[in-house]
Amino acid sequence: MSTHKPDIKEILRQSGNSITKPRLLIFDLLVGQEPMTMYQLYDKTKNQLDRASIYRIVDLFEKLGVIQRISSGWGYKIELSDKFAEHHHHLTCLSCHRVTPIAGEEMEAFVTSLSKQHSFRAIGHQVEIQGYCNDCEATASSSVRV
Amino acid sequence: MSTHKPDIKEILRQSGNSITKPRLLIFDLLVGQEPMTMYQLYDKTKNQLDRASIYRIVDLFEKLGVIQRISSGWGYKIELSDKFAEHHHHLTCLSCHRVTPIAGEEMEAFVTSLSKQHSFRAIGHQVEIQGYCNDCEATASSSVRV
DNA sequence: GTGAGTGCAAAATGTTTGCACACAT
DNA sequence: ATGTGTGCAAACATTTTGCACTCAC
Repeated sequence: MSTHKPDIKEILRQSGNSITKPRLLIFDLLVGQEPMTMYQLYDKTKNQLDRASIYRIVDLFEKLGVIQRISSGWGYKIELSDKFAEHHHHLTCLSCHRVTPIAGEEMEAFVTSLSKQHSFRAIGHQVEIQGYCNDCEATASSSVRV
Repeated sequence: MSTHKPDIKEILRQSGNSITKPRLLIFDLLVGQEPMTMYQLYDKTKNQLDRASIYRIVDLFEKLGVIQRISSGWGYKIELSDKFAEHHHHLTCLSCHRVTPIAGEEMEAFVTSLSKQHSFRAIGHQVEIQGYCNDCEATASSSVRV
């Protein structure tokens, strides 16, 4: 719970963008949440915002490095970027579709050495692990197959 | 270079699906290629196939475990699955968008231990590393920023 | 007051579906 | 011969764009 996170208003101001209600709302809806799809985000706005605006804001936030997209099955989900949360990776449950963030310091070192072997200058990386979470595994025997 | 790969015709036959020209064509277009988008795949068919058919075939192939989707920026790309190529991961160049497969035995062990820590039964995993490949890095100083 | 940001409506893009015909078995 | 697979066209979902109005500065 470090309070050392950057301030969204500050980021907007310093990048020459206006601080508007829609932008703050989107930000608030993402804070402390698990990664969500565009539709889920739209849903959370309860018709306070237009879809187009949400796409534009998400776009802006991505350019500013406020949020990041992560792959989720066929599509993607968005979440606050590493600026606002520790860098981490994800466990995606194939049954309940919950995305669990996991910290992984060791992973970083691993990626670094891997990149060196391939003369590749790594900027970012994502690790996605699919499987079954503890809860679903427990009820797996009686659960319905999809 | 093991010749121990399964046969697409055999897979189709054994799963009770017909062996058709469109299916064989799609398979052929994927063999030995880097991951490609649906559009790229469609493009390669040179109007020999309908878009809808391609989606249906890709769908079928995914269910049969013949191909797999990997995330690529906002969307996804498809490639032959580990059945037809060694299990591997990807380096995605942010400049030329080339996707380079990398083998990574160590990664597997890492994922396993990580999963254990979280009481998560891992089924599959994907590692994506973004950065700049050797070629692009060389010309980076003179290249155009996007 | 003025320009950036938003909502609205419409367009563009990507994907899915229903149906009649064609092909694999 | 017969039932699966395909092409076609239309529906649907997702994302983008143009424009007039509104709000932040």
